[in-house]
Amino acid sequence: MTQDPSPARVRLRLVFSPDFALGPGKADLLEGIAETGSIAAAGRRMGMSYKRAWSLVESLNAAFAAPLVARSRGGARGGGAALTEMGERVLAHYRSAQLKAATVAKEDVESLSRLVRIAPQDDQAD
Amino acid sequence: MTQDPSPARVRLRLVFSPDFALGPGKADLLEGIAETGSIAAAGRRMGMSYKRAWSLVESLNAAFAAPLVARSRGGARGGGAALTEMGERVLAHYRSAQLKAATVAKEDVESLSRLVRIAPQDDQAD
DNA sequence: AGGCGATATGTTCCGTCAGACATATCGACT
DNA sequence: AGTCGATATGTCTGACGGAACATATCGCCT
Repeated sequence: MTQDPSPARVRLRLVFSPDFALGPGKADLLEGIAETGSIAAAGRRMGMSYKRAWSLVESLNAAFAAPLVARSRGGARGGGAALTEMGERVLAHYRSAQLKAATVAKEDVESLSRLVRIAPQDDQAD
Repeated sequence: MTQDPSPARVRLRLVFSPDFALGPGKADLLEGIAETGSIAAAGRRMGMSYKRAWSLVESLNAAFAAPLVARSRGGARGGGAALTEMGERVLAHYRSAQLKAATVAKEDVESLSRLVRIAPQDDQAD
């Protein structure tokens, strides 16, 4: 049985205001920071300039009631960054919403994938 | 009791390939064409230039196994456009996925909305 | 035959955004 | 004190995308 070649990626974007939205990019960055302990490393890992990663963190920290990322400068290993409790909660909620959405949308997405001209593919970008 | 001020809009974007994705923009355009019977009118209605609306239709028609929009030129009222059966199906599946996704994500989205700094709003843009 | 209104298509221009560079700053550790 | 590695910030420039403008084309109707 030829498994379905993973239909289409479902991207979820939560638009809170004209100025701020939370989508896959910021979510992945948060996850990267949690795992690497560094904004720069997280950015590099997803092929993003430090400046861009930093500005995303800025907007995230500004958008919520409390910062999502705690940053520290200097020190033995130069410094670093980590998710705050708020950061963990926000990321968890986003992932939860994303997972649920992808699950319930699966049927429709598969139907659509069967209607597209060329076979859908999947890379690990964005 | 103060009703929740509509948390955040949930935007669903289905990425079929690096070159083609189906999101709210194209879906709304399809809907507009179905209702107005014209690419130009649908475009105007959503504040989009005719050129842009036309190019979106082009990409939609190219991406699927059959055209989603049937176009006619000339004639009594100049011409027009309408959804094909394929167009109806694609739009229906997208709306279905969108609705289901928004429904199951509701809880998480509301939780997130409670964590944002300023009250989320909702305009009818994009 | 001429008009009308919509589709079809090209060109030009400009604002925005992202990437590339360049520094500055911080603080534990050697 | 000096090093190191990460955060913090500014400037500049090139690419991309969209808006504006300009036509061309089509075919029913008067």
